[in-house]
Amino acid sequence: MLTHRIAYVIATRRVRPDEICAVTFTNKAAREMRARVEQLIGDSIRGMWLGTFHSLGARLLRREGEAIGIPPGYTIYNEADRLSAIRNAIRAEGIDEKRLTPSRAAHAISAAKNELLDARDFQARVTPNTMDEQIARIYWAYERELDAAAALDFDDLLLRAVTLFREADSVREYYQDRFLHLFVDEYQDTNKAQYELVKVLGAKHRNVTVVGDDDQAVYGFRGADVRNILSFEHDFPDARKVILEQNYRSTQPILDIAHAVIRNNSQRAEKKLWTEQSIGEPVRLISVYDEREEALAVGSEIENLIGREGVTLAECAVLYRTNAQSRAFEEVFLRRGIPYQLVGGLRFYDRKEVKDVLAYLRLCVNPRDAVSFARVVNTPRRKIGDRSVAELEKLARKKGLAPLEAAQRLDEGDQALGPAAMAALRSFANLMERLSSDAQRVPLPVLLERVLDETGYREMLQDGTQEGVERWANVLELAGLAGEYSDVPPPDGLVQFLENVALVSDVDSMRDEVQGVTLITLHQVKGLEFGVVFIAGMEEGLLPHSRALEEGDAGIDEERRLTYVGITRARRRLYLLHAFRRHTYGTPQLAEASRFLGEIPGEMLEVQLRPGAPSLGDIRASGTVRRAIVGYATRPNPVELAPQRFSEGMRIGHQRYGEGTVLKSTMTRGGEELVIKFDDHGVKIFAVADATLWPITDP
DNA sequence: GACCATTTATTTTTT
DNA sequence: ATAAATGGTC
Repeated sequence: MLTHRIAYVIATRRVRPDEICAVTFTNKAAREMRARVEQLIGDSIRGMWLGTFHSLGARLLRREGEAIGIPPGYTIYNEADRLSAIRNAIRAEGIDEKRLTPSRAAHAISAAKNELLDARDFQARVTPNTMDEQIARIYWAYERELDAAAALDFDDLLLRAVTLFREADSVREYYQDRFLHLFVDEYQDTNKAQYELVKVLGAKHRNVTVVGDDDQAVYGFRGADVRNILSFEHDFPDARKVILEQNYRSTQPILDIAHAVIRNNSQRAEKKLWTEQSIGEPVRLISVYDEREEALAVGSEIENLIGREGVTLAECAVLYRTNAQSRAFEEVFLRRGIPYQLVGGLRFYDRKEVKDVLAYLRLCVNPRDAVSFARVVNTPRRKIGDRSVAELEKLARKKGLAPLEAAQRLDEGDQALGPAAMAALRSFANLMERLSSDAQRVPLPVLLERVLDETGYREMLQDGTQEGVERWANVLELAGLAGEYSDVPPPDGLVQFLENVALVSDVDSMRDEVQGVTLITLHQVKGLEFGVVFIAGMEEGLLPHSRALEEGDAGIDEERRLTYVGITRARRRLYLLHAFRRHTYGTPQLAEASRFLGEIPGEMLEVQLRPGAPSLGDIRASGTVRRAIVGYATRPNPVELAPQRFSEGMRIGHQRYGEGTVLKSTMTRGGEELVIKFDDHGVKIFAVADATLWPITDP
């Protein structure tokens, strides 16, 4: 949609690509848009600003940041770096880390930044004697940490871009003049900072096109606000609004299910999608025993589809609410030999060895980067222990220097450090100085090679162990990625590489050509589509997630939109799954079917019973889906179940936990399951078949 | 300062 | 279940 409009303005209105700025939700979407526009107009669109809000912000600040005191070599702190800087800030303020965890402070600060509140604004709004007061102190201290390290976090890439436009008139006017046309995709998920950027950039020429769907707003937790759609109509009153209800992706049965769910949301612009593909496979509901069986069911269904209908692996995707759910699928798919592609989860860039090497590279560009310094100062071991590092950091703080700078300028007066520690630090500082100057002169791959050799990192990894081999392989993979920057002259190649690394998302690194089932979260799947979609874990507490349930109706509505996003990813076939039992934190829990399943009229779903699957009686017993299966009550083959031996309120004994009371008894395909409250050991769940339990008859 | 055993938090979702 | 953080010992 946006793609065609961009191609249109270039082709017919003779707008040059460098007069256009287009914002997509992921870098992957940007890549695809670039390719499609170039194909449509048959020409390169070099010079066009195209990327995510964050990558465009980074680019802008790299170029123009000096106007507001941001050095061009600034480092982008990722999630982990930010946490570590916040931890330092909390310690510096003498606040108890147990009472106010770094992640909680990080969340509050991030929320503030997305609302365009800097430390001063935040402090001004704090109510005295609340947790916010401490957060305000941490916010200040954290900003000092970032400033000292010449670093920006993700939110700063937006916030500081807004600040830049506010404070540097000439910069603002240049970009306002330059961009004749502005395009924004997935507009419903913009936050205040992003909205402000759109508003400022579009203020002059007022050619702003945004595309969004209020039913697909699923990023409220990171400050996105659907009301930006309304603000847009307010700030650009001359805007023309086009509502699209025709859908070119899914079949009618799938769209009907989507509508059946989303219509339960309040506060939405009513629209009903339709398609010319009125005929389609029915949507299936699969009930399984636990997450393992869920994965097995998906696996065998995929194998069936491949065998019977010639479906390819790459056409299939498994969607879930939390990353932890991918585990069961990975285990089963590995064993059954089903190739898959996991999006997210344990990221490549989160591996220890990759982070270490990147930290060295980051230090070469920005010697003030304190997080990177702490990471590698003693890796490999250089006899610089925690004590010495702490002393050095103290010293650096006193002198107003970054730790590495302080290490470079150690003198005789710095008595707190022993002679051995001092020598070790000096030698490390010299090493980094040599590498930094190399960074200015040699291409990135050569620099990386020198880093690995001269720091002793290669030697450390190649220790002959299997683990060492795997880690080294990851380093080589990183080197391969760095190789793509060999033609960019130093030090720009290094800077671009690091920026890219900081801003790639998990979706960005998806490979379309990989033949495998895609495992992906419901959030990440936005904007993608697949022929066959499985939505796993449709259970209360998971989808909707228990944390969202705590937030009340607004939380549930967002979970419903998430479900809607999942459903509408499917082109031809859709499967909804729920389990009776699921492990959370390693402990088994009984699960109830999601309320969203109950919102779907029974005749729209085909209940698929697999051999050994729980009977209809079980599905009914779970309550919520009762409506969903009405039309299929006469289906054959209910499984014979053993009689229930325990009932609610019964007293029982257990050899390890003593006596307790039965809170709930459920029959599942695996037999009878009990929720028991023990007198001395809290609530536990047992399968009657596995545990030694006996009824107690009260005297 | 290294190494082990024990405890603790972690799971919402992400650029 | 599992990884990270903590604490104690050598």
